[in-house]
Amino acid sequence: MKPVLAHLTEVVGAAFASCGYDAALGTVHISDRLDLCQYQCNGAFAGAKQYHKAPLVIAGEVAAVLAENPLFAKVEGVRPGFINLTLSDEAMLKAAFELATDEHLGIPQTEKPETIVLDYGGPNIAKPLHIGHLRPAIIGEALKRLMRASGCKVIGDVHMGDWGLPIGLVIAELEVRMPGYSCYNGTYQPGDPLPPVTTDLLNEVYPFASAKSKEDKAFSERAHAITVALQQHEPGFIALWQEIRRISVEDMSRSYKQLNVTFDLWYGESNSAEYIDAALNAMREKDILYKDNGAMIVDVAEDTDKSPVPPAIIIKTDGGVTYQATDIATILQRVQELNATKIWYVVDFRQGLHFQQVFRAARKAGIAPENVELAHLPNGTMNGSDGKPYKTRGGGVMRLSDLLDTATQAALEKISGSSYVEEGNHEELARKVGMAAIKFGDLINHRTKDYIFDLDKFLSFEGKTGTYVLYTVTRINSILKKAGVAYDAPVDFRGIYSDDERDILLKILGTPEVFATAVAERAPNYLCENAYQLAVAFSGFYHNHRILAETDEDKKATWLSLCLLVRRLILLQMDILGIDTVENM
RNA sequence: GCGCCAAUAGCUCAGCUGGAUAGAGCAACUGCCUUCUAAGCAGUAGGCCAGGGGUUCGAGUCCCUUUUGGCGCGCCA
Repeated sequence: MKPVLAHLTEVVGAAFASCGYDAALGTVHISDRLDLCQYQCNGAFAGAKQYHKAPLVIAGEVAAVLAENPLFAKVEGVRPGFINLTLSDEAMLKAAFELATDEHLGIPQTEKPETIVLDYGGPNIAKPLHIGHLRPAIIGEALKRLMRASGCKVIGDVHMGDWGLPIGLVIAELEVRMPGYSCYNGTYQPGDPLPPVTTDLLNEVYPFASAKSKEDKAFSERAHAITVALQQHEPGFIALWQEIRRISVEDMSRSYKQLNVTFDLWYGESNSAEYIDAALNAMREKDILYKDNGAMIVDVAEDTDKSPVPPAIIIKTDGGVTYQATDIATILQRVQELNATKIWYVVDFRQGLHFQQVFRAARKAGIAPENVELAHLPNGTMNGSDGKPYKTRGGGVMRLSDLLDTATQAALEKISGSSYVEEGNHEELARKVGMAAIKFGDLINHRTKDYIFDLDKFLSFEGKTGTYVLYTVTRINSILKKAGVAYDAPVDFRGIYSDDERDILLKILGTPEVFATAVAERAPNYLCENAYQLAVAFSGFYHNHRILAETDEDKKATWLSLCLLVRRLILLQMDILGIDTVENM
């Protein structure tokens, strides 16, 4: 089915055309003046310029044509040139029925099948997840679900940082703390014991080693040497690295699982290792790889650059591969192995230059064909009140698991006062409510913008929050259950009795267009906002009407249908956002 | 220094190809629970949309400029 706005735009465009004007002038959007009309078209203003006519005249002509259409209850061309549209009740009910029975519940489907590789998460196995990993993870998850719901094939890849200097630093420090193992000195044989690494140890070692390397030159050199040896598959380091990676993945999986963030591929930089040679060969074939100051680089500057774009460094002076190299090799892998037609990266905006370099190098080397889209979908950062990336009071970074646990705990306290929750369900319910609070609180912000992180706000459970949306759903659930209506029952719209139904239907009918906007901008916040708007519309209706007590059977059937459809649309959007809803709370 | 991004109510944020009266939430103040879950609803108050210039019939939105803040700029990832 076509979103109502798209349909109206077609109808109004045709009316413009039939009056002799450009059909493109017919763009319709939701009215800014809901007291006057439901939808409006401002095309007469642009038309006035184009055709040297008064906007009001054009608006009047077009409105006269549209007034013949039974789609509308009211069409007006008003000063200074707006075209105001209000749907007929019949049209609203018909559109609502079509939406409710649409196989995709109104989500516009892509015309051509795409295979999107979505790179999000980006954790480093040398260090625990911190709150900086929250946004790319949940935004990426939402985009994955959104694009799938739109008909694309999407492959989510966590793409861990597991092949760079941080791992070398960790191993170098382990060598100091737990010496004597064969894995360090090149004598490792399969089955040899490895140092007993634990999650807690890993969490502590990296920051320590990172600081140490800045002061201890010998240590730093050792870490670099280990990194290079690892990249050259030295068996002892590979064995230890695999162990570290296993432990780290186990740890990060817990947080991702709590957040409903799942990946199809648990690849890392290391998984592109076998493509590095092929990528280097591609660059050599195009004769773009050359030595400069000891490193192997590719120039990616272009004449139109406003500021100098430094070259992509592929091989470091010490022989190690950079993450620019692994990212380029990964593009090759994704094109060849996964048949990607689009490769999207949900990564912090601060890596914009990196991706510009990588994309240009991949294009120049012919690794990324023209028909493969490469896009960095930058996400903003969670900042403290000082405007800089959030730090705890102690100046450190907050662990992601701490944030998730804090939210779950706060939810648990809130739930313990509820009479609707059965004993034994508290833990799982608290996780859902807590995660809804965090995820909604984050996703409501536009993907590309920084926002100020306020823990208390995330835990407030009031107002424009995930909790509010969940709560609204539980109220709907309660009504439907008491009315004996199954959640998957067919809708039965019988009429419109006041503006209360029209208001809520207007929100319902606007939802498909919201999906289109979210896809176009690749931004989940529109779904958050819309789910909230639906909940607000329903809450208002809920307080104005006693649905269960209604004695007029037609009204009651219609109202219960509104419950069903609002519920389905909220659940659909929450599911795409990766937010679990709950039965009771 | 060069480049990118931002600046909207006390706070945190929306504001869709430029259009009618700039919207939410929090905080403040008023009402509303023997009636479908008050984690709610209804209402009041709060704005020279950072400053200045320009384009336009019309600017929070586009252009220029100043200020303030954030970020990036060759071997970390």
